[in-house]
Amino acid sequence: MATAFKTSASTRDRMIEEARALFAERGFYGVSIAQIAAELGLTKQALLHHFGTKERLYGLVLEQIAGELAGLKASSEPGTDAARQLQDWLVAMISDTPPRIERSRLLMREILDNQVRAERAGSWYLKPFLGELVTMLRGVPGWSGASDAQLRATVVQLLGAVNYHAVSGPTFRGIFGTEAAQAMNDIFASQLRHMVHAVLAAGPEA
Amino acid sequence: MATAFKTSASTRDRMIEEARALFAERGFYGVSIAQIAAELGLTKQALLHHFGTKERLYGLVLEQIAGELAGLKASSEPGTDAARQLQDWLVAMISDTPPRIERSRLLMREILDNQVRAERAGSWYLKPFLGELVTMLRGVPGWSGASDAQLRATVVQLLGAVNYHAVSGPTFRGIFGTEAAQAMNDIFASQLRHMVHAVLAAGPEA
DNA sequence: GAATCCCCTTACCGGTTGGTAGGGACGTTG
DNA sequence: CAACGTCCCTACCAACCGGTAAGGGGATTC
Repeated sequence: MATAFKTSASTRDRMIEEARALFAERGFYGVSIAQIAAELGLTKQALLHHFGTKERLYGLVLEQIAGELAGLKASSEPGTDAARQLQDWLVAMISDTPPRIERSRLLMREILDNQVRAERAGSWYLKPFLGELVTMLRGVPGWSGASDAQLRATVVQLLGAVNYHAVSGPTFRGIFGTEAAQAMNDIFASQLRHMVHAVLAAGPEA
Repeated sequence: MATAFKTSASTRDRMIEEARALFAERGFYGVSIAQIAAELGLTKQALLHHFGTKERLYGLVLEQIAGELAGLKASSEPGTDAARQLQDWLVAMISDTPPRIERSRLLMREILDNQVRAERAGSWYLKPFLGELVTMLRGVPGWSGASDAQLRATVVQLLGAVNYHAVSGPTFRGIFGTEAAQAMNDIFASQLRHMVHAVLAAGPEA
């Protein structure tokens, strides 16, 4: 039939998409499955039919995000040097598109919350990602001699610089106004690239 | 009486203290007033007696934190140059003591959540703080010519680098183990100082 | 055309939420 | 000793939470 192309995202996919947006906005405890379903014109039992529990739905959103993070690395051209690759990777994490902002916000929330419900072990989704960042940083000229602790601390600081922006966006818009926030938004990526370069070029502490 | 010195923090103060710890750990929606009260061996009605609503209690915690942030600036010696003052201020935000970690975590949560319940306007607590950081950055040699957007973007990036650590601490402990997390903790402050120096010395993007 | 499966519904469950009503123990003040 | 304010309690409320049970409509399969 004619639906072969349009394929109009399955209900299940739309549920995950909506859940991702709402979890990012209000957090796991701040959203009820009934609200997610209502946003799609359905009842919460439709959600439970597909995912069984709220936790499982949340886990699938997290899985999707972990997959995206892994995919980001491949987007960097293989010929470039380690410093440039790392720079590209970090900058690729941000951007204005809603799914990416949601990703940063959800990641921040997961990091904040997962100690509470650590049994779900959502944090392990991040482990390979962090490991690769550390490995890549070690390959940057001047950083090969740094300790693991130094490399990890630096990676954390860089991730913070990258993700804080997406998280604080709405607050800054409220404080400085829409147009000022937009101006900051426009130059954020290039300023971030500049900053990462400065940090990498300086090397670890002596 | 003999209680003049000990003064054993009033119930009200202990409530705010406990609320601060729990809100930082689990977020506004993740904690019930009954849980806060139970932690002190009281019932939730004791809390409601003192604060009326959960929101008001949360607001008082936020107020306390805003006061601390304002006080941090004064701790820097007045004789030093702008770059050093900014460095000192940012480094002063972190540290291992529980109240400071709570502060970073709570601030991050507030930034994440306040778009949802913006009417409470908790974000405005941050406005003077951010304004002062921007002003101070403009005073750093090489940065006087930067645009407002550049200054703000850089401040956001630096704040992210500072606060992400406190937020991600427990998750990293889970991933890398206690001793590795401790090692990272031990060098974090000096590595952060080094990083801030590198960013300030590089100046804004041309 | 009967059976089956998929998707989603209404109805309901026990438990928890923030908040209200009212009272009792205690110290202070007249 | 009576009145009062402070502080905290038990009892209760409607609303909402995540999840279970059971069934109906519609397409597919035999």
